[in-house]
Amino acid sequence: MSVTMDGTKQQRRGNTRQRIQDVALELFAEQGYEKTSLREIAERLDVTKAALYYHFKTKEEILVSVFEDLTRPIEDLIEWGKGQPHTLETKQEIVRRYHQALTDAEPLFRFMQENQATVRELRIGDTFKDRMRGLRNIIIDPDAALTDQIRCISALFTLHAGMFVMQDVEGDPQQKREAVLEVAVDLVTQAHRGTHPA
Amino acid sequence: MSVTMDGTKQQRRGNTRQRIQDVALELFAEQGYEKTSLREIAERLDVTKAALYYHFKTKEEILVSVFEDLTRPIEDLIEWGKGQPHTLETKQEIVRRYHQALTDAEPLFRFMQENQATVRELRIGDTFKDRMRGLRNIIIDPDAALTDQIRCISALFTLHAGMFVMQDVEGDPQQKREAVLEVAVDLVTQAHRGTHPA
Amino acid sequence: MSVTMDGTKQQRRGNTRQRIQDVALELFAEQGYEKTSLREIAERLDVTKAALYYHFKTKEEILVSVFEDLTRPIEDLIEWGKGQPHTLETKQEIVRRYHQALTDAEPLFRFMQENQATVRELRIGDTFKDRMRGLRNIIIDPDAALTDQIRCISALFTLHAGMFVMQDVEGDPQQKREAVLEVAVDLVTQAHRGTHPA
Amino acid sequence: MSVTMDGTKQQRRGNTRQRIQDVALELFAEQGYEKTSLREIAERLDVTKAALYYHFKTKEEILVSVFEDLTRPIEDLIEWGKGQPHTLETKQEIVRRYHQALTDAEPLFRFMQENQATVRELRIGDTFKDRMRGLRNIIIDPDAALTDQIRCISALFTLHAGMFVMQDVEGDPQQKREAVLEVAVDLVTQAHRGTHPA
DNA sequence: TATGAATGAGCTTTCATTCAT
DNA sequence: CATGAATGAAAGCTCATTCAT
Repeated sequence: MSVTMDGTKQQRRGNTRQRIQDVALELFAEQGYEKTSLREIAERLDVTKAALYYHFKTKEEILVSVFEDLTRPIEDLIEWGKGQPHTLETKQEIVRRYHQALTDAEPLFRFMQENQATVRELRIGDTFKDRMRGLRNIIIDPDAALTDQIRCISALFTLHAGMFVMQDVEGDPQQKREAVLEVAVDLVTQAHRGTHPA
Repeated sequence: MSVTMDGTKQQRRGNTRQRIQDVALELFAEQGYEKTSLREIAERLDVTKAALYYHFKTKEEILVSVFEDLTRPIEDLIEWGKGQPHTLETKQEIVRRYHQALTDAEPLFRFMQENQATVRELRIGDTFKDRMRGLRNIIIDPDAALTDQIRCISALFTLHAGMFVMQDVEGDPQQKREAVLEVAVDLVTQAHRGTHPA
Repeated sequence: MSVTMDGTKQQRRGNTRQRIQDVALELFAEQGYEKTSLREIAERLDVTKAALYYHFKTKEEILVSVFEDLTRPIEDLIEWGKGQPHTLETKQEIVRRYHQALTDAEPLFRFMQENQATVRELRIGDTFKDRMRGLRNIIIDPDAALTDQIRCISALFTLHAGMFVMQDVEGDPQQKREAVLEVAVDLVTQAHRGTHPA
Repeated sequence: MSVTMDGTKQQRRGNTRQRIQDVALELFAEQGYEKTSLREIAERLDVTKAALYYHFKTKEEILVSVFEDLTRPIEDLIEWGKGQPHTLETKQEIVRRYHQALTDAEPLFRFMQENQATVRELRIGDTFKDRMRGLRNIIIDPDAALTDQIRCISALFTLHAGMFVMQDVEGDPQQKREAVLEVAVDLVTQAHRGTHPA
């Protein structure tokens, strides 16, 4: 059991499940899924491996639960987008909100980005692919030129990459985030204008 | 051991090293680095695990050797770019040649893309980061607006993503590749024009 | 928790102990003792593992209690047999009643038959061995020929085996049971006649 | 590595596979399959658990290999029996030879007898059942009375039981074995005579 | 009369690696 | 140029059991 500096046992009141999710995500994002062992997670939490299995049936289930909890906003976003007319404004709003969603759950998406091979084999892989397809269907016009379709995909990828790769570009993080968003919005706008000339 | 239909052992004429690299890359790209075991590689080649160790000191070294062999063109490209004036034409040429290099070594770059977490911890991680930085230094003007810098990075990412993610966009592969290139070139061009108005 | 169709909790009126025994025996007989986990038993009953420990001190104790409850008739039978003269009629009656006892507690005896290695290490192992010895002492004449002693043991084993192995012999179950009994009685009779010629 | 009393390392010349089989069978027979861990087997042999996995793919495979090696004679016996006319002499010979086969591979059959629940779930379960059926088909006349059919099955069971249960019957082991065989032969003979009256 | 939360010991299995031959 | 045989470390997972509530 966890012992604080004054020697008393830490109360855990039933937040252990949440703590497992937090630590797991942190380690998964830091080292990758396969390189993170349950032993490591347990040690950080000062519980035994078996305790993890009280709360989750498998290692994969820990990840799935984190994924489901943190990607609900994106699910909602897609639902919202489906109900809107596919105007330029909608598309821009999608990009903006998606950018926000990525920012809010940054560690998870860094993990997804950096562990694609792993994710692909896991249960969340398909779910995620479906989501991305859903997003694309909203911002891409099916009869747009190939280049314009790619501009839209590129916009999404710019948002993704923006989260992590830009780390070694100099500049204020907040400003960088805004610039990333601007470029993405611009790409979607170009694509829309290409297909629907004024 | 591999036995042909007439019962004789297959000739391998000292190309085993090459065959190991080929199979390893194939499996790494398909399943990820950690999920690919040396046993698996050895079995596919019909040799023992120990044989792998005759040709390579460690598992990581197999990957390193593949990486070094296949990314030499990119190293050369950067060397070439450094010696050129940073004109729009140079930048466009860099994007074009980089696109070609990615296409030529597709499996390796798919692997790099999908196993970033793993690659980061490995020896090739730093090398790769350096290369990317090298490329960026050529196509990015240091005094460009933040958005234009990001457009350049986005161009590179579009090329990367273009290789793999576009798979489930419909269209002729060759055409798609060209469209991807066009978008990337366009991004770099926009960035350049933004910084050097006619 | 178990919830009936009208949403009320199932009444269990303090029969949980009995239900544990029932389910445990069922699973032990079906899958073996070691392969049956307390989790499994608890899940089937829709209680927690800890609940099992309220009613029984250990896993072994569950088995012991089942064994004791279900083998009392056999204990009584031996007691009765000991008080009888060791005539042919007594022996035949023992065989008949033992057969009946086995039939009445079939799952338990199938379990005993199929998990001898486990039972041997458990507390009930010795008890059971003692019982068998008790039975043998009644139907075997100590000065009988070795073959006749074996015929008696064989009679008991025929009864045991009859319960389970005969499953894949075709025929009406009831008839098969009677035939098994007949063969066992016959063996004991032969043994008796061999030792006490008319 | 194994160290002898004079401190020299023991040569193992490639008999390790055999030694694994021997020790495994010994422990399986002594304690049961599930209660015998690979750690235990490895320790007795003074090798690591991983060494076991060099020679066998799984724990079950160790058992399977032992089973296959040791029951070949019985397979042969059945093959032989199938080719013979189903006379009384053949049946008696089958019983005799089966008795011999059981004696030769006693530990394996004690294991099978005492771990039926386990064996049933394992790959060898079906194989064994098939063998027993094969044997029965030879010694049982399909148009025999139910009791006579049971006598034949009882004969086989007497042989099985004879191996292990008779341990606590007093008498010279060799003599006991012969008596067991006699009873079994007698049962088959009675069954035959019941169906084919002189 | 039970549950929620956890533990410690152990399991089977896999892996990268080594080395004498 | 390669194999056969093995190792040490670790992994994911399960189990019987405990105990405060």
